[in-house]
Amino acid sequence: MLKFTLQILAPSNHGRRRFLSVLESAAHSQIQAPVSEFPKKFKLLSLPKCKNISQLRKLHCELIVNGLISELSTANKILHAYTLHKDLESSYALFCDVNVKNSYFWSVMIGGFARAGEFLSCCRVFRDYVRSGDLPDDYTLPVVIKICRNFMDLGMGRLLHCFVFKCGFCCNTFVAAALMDMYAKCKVIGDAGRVFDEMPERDLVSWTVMIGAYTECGNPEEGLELFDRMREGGIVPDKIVMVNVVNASAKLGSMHKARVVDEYVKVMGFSLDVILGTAMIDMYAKCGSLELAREKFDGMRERNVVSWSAMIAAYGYHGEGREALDLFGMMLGNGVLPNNITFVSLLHACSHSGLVDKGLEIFSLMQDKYGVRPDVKHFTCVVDLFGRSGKLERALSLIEDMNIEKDAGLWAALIGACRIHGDVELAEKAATSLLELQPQNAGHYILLSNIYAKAGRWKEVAKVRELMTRQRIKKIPGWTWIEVDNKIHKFGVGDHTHVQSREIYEQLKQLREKLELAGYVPDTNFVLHDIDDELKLDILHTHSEKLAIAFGLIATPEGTPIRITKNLRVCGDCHTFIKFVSDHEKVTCCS
DNA sequence: ATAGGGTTAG
Repeated sequence: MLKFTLQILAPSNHGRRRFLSVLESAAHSQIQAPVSEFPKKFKLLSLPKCKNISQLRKLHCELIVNGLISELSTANKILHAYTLHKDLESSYALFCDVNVKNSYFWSVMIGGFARAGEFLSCCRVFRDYVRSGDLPDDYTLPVVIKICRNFMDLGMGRLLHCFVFKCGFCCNTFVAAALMDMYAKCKVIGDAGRVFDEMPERDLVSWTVMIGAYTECGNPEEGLELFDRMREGGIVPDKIVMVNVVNASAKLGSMHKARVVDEYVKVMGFSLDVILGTAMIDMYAKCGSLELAREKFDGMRERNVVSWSAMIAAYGYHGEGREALDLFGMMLGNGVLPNNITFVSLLHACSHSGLVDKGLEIFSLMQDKYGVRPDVKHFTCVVDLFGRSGKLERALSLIEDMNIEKDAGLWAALIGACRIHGDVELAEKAATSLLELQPQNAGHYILLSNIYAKAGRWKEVAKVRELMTRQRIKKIPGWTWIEVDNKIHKFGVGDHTHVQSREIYEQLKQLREKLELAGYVPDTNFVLHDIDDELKLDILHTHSEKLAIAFGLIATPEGTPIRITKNLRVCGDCHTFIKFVSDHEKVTCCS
């Protein structure tokens, strides 16, 4: 890819024209694009005398009257000051007045628009800059690359990357960090890694971005390894890199890691500010401890909407809908205004605790009292709310009546409800829409197949399987993790790679015999393959979650809660199996 | 003189 675009950007006029036209179309296409929030980073004013905008205007006037504004360095300072005060109108007017601009001048203007979230204007100024005959420099490039990140515009990002190469800026840590971040947001971790590997020198920010990139792209383990490597290389962590490490641990779901990271933050003497504290709440909640999450929440000196929402979400996915609602009440009592995400978390909490009426109440309250326009995620929660409680028709009519774009998650929620309540016809309808949106997602086919299987519709099961084969859709391998003695043990289906494999299978066999006596009947409907029943049983009995649980029983003392983590949905048979194990063995908690 | 990294859902 890189080579290809490099050719386009070869030092020919064609390359340059192509580059400009892409920039131009990017600028135009961004008229419709959503303006996401830009980090607010306020630096000290470069003109210390001007504490506020009126002082600045006065100074600007004085300079004009005295004929001093034509001095480029003076104009630069005023321009910068205007952008810091977010008075882009004045800064742009001044910018246009200056005929001979230097690169600093362009940079300040481009950065000013970027900081204010005025991406269209930012792109246009950047385009004019390139057109003026100057090549983008190492100061403007990070700003523009960041715009590509915010718009997830990978094409434009790659083009800029080629520019970086061509102009020899790839050794600049600012440029490289912006590139890595852009690639990570666009989910191409390989390219982010390549930029990182090629850097001759890396600073704290380079490492931070790369750690965050791994987490963003679903590989938190690698991110945490990188953190260790960073420290081995003698780089001293700061709070921001710790936030990234906390996020990685959250995604990993490892309670041991969570505690180690928490301890490390304490040892380093980092105080919990709003962001680090909130990240901690999220980490503990996702690693399975609602109590520790709440402890962090209670211990925070300052909390904002995000902190409250994180704690509400935590109660939600632990099935504590009432607690989530109580906390929401407390949040309002503290004068904190909820945002759209707070409501997603609340609705989610209600649907997972069967609080249908409360959920609907929240859905109205959100719109009527807080003026939050429901987006597709809110609708998905309400569909789930109706769906789980068996109100499939209401779920469907809600979907039919909504006038915003429907996404895969929405249809998946409806199918999920159909699965619970065995509504094959509606499931088919929803599946048509779902597969149209995501024809390559194996999970959707499997869900549909399971619904057919549950209804005994074997012909249709075969049809789904055939469809998958024809389109070369492969099932994503399922994995289950379990943490024992601070070590993560990972199992796949029929896995024999574990050192205690022999004991695990022996334990599983005994367990199965015991549970079958207690009434457990294996349900081979959840095996998708077209094979004979005995083989089906073999596969079913060695599902990764069963192996992990068997190992958990062997490796932990009596009475220890067993906590397993999966990448895919638990199959129906394993669900039943786990319930039996809970009744007859130790407490099993599944996440 | 100007530039890069941080929190909640999905």
